[in-house]
Amino acid sequence: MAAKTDDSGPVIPPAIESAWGLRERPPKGPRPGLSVPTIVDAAVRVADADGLAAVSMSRVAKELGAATMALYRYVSAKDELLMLMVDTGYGPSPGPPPPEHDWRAGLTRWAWAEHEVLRHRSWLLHVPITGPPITPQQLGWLEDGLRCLDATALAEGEKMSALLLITGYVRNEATLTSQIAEGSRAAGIAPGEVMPAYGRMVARLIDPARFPALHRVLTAGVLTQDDDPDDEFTFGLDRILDGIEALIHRRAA
Amino acid sequence: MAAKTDDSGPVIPPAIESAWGLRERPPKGPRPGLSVPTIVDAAVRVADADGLAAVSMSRVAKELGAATMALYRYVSAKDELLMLMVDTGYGPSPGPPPPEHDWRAGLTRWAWAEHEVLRHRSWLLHVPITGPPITPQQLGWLEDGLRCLDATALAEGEKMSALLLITGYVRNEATLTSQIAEGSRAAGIAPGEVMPAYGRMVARLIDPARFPALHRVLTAGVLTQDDDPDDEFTFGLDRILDGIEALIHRRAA
DNA sequence: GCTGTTATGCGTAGACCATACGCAGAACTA
DNA sequence: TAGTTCTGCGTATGGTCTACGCATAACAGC
Repeated sequence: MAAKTDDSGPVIPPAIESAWGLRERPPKGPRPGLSVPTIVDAAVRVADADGLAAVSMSRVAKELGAATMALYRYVSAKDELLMLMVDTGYGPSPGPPPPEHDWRAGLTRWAWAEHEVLRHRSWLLHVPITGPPITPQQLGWLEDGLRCLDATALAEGEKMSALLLITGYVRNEATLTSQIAEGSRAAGIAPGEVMPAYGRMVARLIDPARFPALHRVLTAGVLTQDDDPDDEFTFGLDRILDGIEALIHRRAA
Repeated sequence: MAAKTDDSGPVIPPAIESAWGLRERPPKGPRPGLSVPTIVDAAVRVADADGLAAVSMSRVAKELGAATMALYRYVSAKDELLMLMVDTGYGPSPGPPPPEHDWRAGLTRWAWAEHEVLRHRSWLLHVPITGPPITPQQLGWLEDGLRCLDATALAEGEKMSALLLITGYVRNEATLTSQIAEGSRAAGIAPGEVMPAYGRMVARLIDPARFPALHRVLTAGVLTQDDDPDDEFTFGLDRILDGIEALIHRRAA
């Protein structure tokens, strides 16, 4: 029940203060040899090169020519580093939608932009998410997504839900795609062979009497053929946008 | 280029053979004191009680009164144990849709069933997925989902894509909900206070000029009010089903 | 310029973790 | 009964994160 004199509103965790650049350096003491952005950049470099599993405090420190424990002067725990990595890993949002775009074109662009980021930074998918977006870049993405829906008659809460739906879809699709890529690397087979091999394995395991619908899918050759992943992505995205469109029409009526 | 004499089709990894009960015990040697299902059950018990992070090989062994290394006679690596945990953690699928259900009611039931499982076994969300579903229970869920779409005119590949869309959504929604729950436990605040606190924090961080759309969402009180999570779930699910419905109508025409 | 304060770099060490390896002994076959 | 094979599990290795404490560098005030 200590009467803490905190008139500054809700407490902001140090990790988030770091991300927003709100931490001012105390004037005393030796000059820091490192900085939070330097450390985060090094960690991102490691993740880009060798995946998220390679990001250990010692590895990042080695990347910087510093000692492991030196990092803890800048970052209170590894989780904090991960959070900052996500922020810089996503990078700046694609910007507000061009004026000639309607909401659908805008959100399509928005979704593809995230898709693109996740495609060549798949380690972002492996960082355990610990809460709603709060870092600057992430809120930037959110802002740009909301702007796409500015002209619609959706309620504010519905806009948020719609965006949540889309990001969730993009992340999910990216997760599946990157799993196939990682699986092919692990098994040492060509990326185009992963799904066919999967299909053959399922075919061997299931009893057609117990799994008739699944059997039908297999005999239709759905898993055997090697689809363009971009088509798959477009398909799901269009379904979701169709669903949102139906709601927008209803609200506009 | 070794001429491996393997006429049994694709190689099935040991983990999957375990899951399908295809591993026959050799007749020699001492009788095993443990079994794969016993170990998996113990691991699930630990995860239910203390979360996935508590599932270490030594902890599971302790649960069974066995030595750590004893487990490795039944499971080749921890990843294999995790895979088997997911299979039994999901449990049996909800079964084929009742005859009076159309595709939409069937899939709604299907989605809620998964939602229910993930709600009280949120550790399932933290198990890193390593590939497409291949274990018996998971294929059972897939089968039941496909059956809901039996009577529609969708192509087999479209049925799969539709189900993927729905599971992805369910998992995503469950992830967000469980994050809020974990966040409230970690921060020691009431679950209903998490989103309002988040909203206040965002409000403090963002500049309304730089984030106008987001600012509008905040002033609309979207994050402040404490929604029923089930309503949120229903909203997204209905959007996705609307999107699938649009496609079904197009295919039926 | 000197002194006190404060922050930095980082070495050490502790508490975990997964798992490779090898050995004693049990249960079967011949 | 001898040989084979598999089980249980002790030991050890190399990895993880991070709490703690010490020497030192840089500033503030006198």
